[in-house]
Amino acid sequence: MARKATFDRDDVLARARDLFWRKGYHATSLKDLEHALALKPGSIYAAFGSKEALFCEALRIYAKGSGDDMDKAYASGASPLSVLAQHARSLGALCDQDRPARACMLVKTILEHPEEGSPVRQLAEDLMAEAGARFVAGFARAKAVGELPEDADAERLGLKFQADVVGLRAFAQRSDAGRIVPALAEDLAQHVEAMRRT
Amino acid sequence: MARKATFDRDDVLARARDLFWRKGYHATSLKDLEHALALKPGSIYAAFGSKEALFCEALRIYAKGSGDDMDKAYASGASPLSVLAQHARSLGALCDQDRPARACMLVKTILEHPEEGSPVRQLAEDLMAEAGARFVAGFARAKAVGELPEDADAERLGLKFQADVVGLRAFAQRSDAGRIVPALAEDLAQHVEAMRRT
DNA sequence: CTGATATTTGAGTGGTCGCTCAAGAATGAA
DNA sequence: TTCATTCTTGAGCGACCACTCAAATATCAG
Repeated sequence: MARKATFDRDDVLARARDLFWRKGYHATSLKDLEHALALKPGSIYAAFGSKEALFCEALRIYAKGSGDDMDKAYASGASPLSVLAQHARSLGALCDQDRPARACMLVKTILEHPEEGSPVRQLAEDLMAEAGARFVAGFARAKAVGELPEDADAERLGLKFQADVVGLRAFAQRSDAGRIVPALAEDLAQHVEAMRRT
Repeated sequence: MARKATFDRDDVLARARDLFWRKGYHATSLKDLEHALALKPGSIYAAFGSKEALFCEALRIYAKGSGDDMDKAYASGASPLSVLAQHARSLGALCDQDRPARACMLVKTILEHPEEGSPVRQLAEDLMAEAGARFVAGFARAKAVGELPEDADAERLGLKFQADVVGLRAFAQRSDAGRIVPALAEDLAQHVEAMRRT
């Protein structure tokens, strides 16, 4: 056989995700990536094929990370509505955390790619639909365990919740957001908990 | 004297605004602008100075347009809460309209410019703060005319409303948003109207 | 008309873009 | 050790980037 790659693919992808998440697709140059990944162009192209393909892989691991967090919370045994409320509440700390960006990378990607046909855009839309479906599933489970009335519309509640989260996180991108975001997150959390039947 | 410019500055700015609004700053090239504005590079630079300066002017007229719409609605004599509710309701038609983009140009700009120091980012933040202040003023006026209780927190309500609008419009950018956006807009409108005291 | 002043034109600037590929370096099977 | 195979390196590719400027063109005062 022959030599193995000297870099850790997951680690490199995480770095690429953080850089793309922060700067967006167009504003991130190959030079930026070479520096952040500590890889020469040849290695990047041998490993990922193109800037676009690398971005797509980064977007996938971003979505997978978020999705796994939600799944873990659902699996923790807490009630579905509590999980959703806790998710909202956790957004209150957005402005205190040192993240690549406070807004959702999927949303940033969709806003940056208006052409409906583009592969990047399509992927971001698919992943965002998955994320929405997770919220919808949470509300559906809340119905199933009796936290919500039988006639609650889980899809509508789930997508409304997603829109609220998207709005809060986009809003939090402002530099003076720290004053108000915690209050808005608490509002949203209480709004979810107030749906509880009992 | 000498010859006058053959193009209409406001018309050119409106075209630039629409192009930037749709494609974003980085994805819009001077070639794109030359074509959309029907102007050669020399004329563009003589009239506006730089791509960045042109973008900033376009952003200003975008914000002015939105702001004027709100002010006109407030001045129409309708109750403040009705104006806000109607604004929310009008978002239900977002997906049926032929706009450059459904998301807010200010939000797109802030998400695309992570560097807190950049002039473009700063301008977008300032204009977005103005827009938020308009919503806050609406809720404050609602208090003044007795539509809201004395202890209502106009700033919190106004900024929450702005976050909701931001979320709805970003959400509406998705290609399959048409199914759900009208319902979400109606939800938001009713939520505003439900605040009415009487 | 003439001449002074302004705008329009578009080829051309240096620089950066995403990307390639031949050569060198490291590995493991025989 | 030898050698086939794979990974790494980085100079360099053509294309496009934002932008410039000298020449051509249009306007108006006199």
